[in-house]
Amino acid sequence: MSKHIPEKVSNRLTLYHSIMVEYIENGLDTISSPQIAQRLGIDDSQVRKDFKLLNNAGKCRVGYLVKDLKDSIEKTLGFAHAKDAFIVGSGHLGLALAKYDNFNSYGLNILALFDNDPQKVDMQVNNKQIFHISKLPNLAKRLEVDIAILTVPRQNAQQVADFLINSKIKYIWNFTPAVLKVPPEVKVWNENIMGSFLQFACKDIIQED
Amino acid sequence: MSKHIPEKVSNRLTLYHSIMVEYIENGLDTISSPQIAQRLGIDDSQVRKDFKLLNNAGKCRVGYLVKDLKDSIEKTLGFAHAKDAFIVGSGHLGLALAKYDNFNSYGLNILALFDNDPQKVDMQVNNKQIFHISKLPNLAKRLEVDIAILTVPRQNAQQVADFLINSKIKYIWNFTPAVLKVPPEVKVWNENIMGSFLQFACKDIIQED
DNA sequence: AAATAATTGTGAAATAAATCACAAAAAATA
DNA sequence: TATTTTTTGTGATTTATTTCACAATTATTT
Repeated sequence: MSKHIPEKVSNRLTLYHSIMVEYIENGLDTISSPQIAQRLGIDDSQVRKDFKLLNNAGKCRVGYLVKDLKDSIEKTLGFAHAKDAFIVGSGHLGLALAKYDNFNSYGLNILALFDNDPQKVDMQVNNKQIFHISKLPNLAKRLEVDIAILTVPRQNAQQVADFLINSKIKYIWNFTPAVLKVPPEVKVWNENIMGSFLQFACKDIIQED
Repeated sequence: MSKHIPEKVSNRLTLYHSIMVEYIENGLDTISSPQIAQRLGIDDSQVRKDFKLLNNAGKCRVGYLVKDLKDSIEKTLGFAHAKDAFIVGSGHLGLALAKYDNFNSYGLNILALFDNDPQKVDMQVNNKQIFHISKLPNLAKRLEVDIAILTVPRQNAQQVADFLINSKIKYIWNFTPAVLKVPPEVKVWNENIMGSFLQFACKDIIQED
């Protein structure tokens, strides 16, 4: 099925997923669209339309089965297919991500970290080794890894990205504020942390008419 | 002016901003909408419409002045108004954010960190002190801080959020995967790191028809 | 000086997303 | 059993966003 999930929908699905995890922890079996909508401050019909996309039917007057919803969200978002990735840049952000065990439960498997600082090389973080960046091309080939999480300083971002592209990396999850130049076959996802903050700030904090 | 900047626009503005920084570093004075559009894989008329929103006129056959654009983006996104914030949770993510000096240049001023681990209390990170969480209410009041960056483990997220709300925190930038329950006067921005990844993954990596 | 090419600015059209409104279903209550 | 209430599912409407198309402008070339 070539069902295309729009970005906004998949973002909501992850929020629904968190709520399902919470409901399961609290031993609740069912949930209704108004309950979810109120929690997220959105319209309840939107929740139902999103669930329709998952082919997940609810029951009138009862709601949806929490367990079923959680499963279909995971299936739809591809949590099931584990994907291997490297973290490139073992600064604080890289290390934080390496320790972020949520990745694992969401199907992203960090195999190793890389850095160019000899001091860091051979350290272990959360059972993952830090390698010198020069080892990346070989390891990527041998382990068939084509996803890199880029957490180097902005100044080095493009140069390191070029190196990754030469190493046949096809997907770059870019945590640096640089806007990378890449060939069309390489996909970049800009995490843009400051961007999120500014959206937050613009919408709600500033506002002087 | 009560010009409302939609989320999608402000997200693009931050990307434009990064490109402007890069152009300035490379000594380039002007930039055209097709140049930017190609870089970001979007339509060039959209770039122009975004700039229109900034009241930033370009010059036919030449483009826009990079410096002017950077300034108006900063003015529009409120980079100029420094805002003070606390980081709550001094785990790896909290520490990484404390060291992320970009915050500062974008107008977000981290004053201090908090944790409940006595081992961490009184440590210094990037010239910012880690305080015991019990000190937060007083410091928030004295320093008039109403923004908190929440980086505690998911299990503690709601409980800590409740504590923050009692301490008169009004804006929570939530890096945990928990969906927080808050009263209407408190604004939450969910960073949802995994969400971004899954959007990335759904759009480009999976895709088995 | 005229022709050419690149670029802006913007209305119109197309696409996408969110909200509304309500019939149908089914649990709870009287 | 009949009535009430809650909730789903969805077509219609509205709103927002993106793309298209092109006139107007202006630097560059001939």
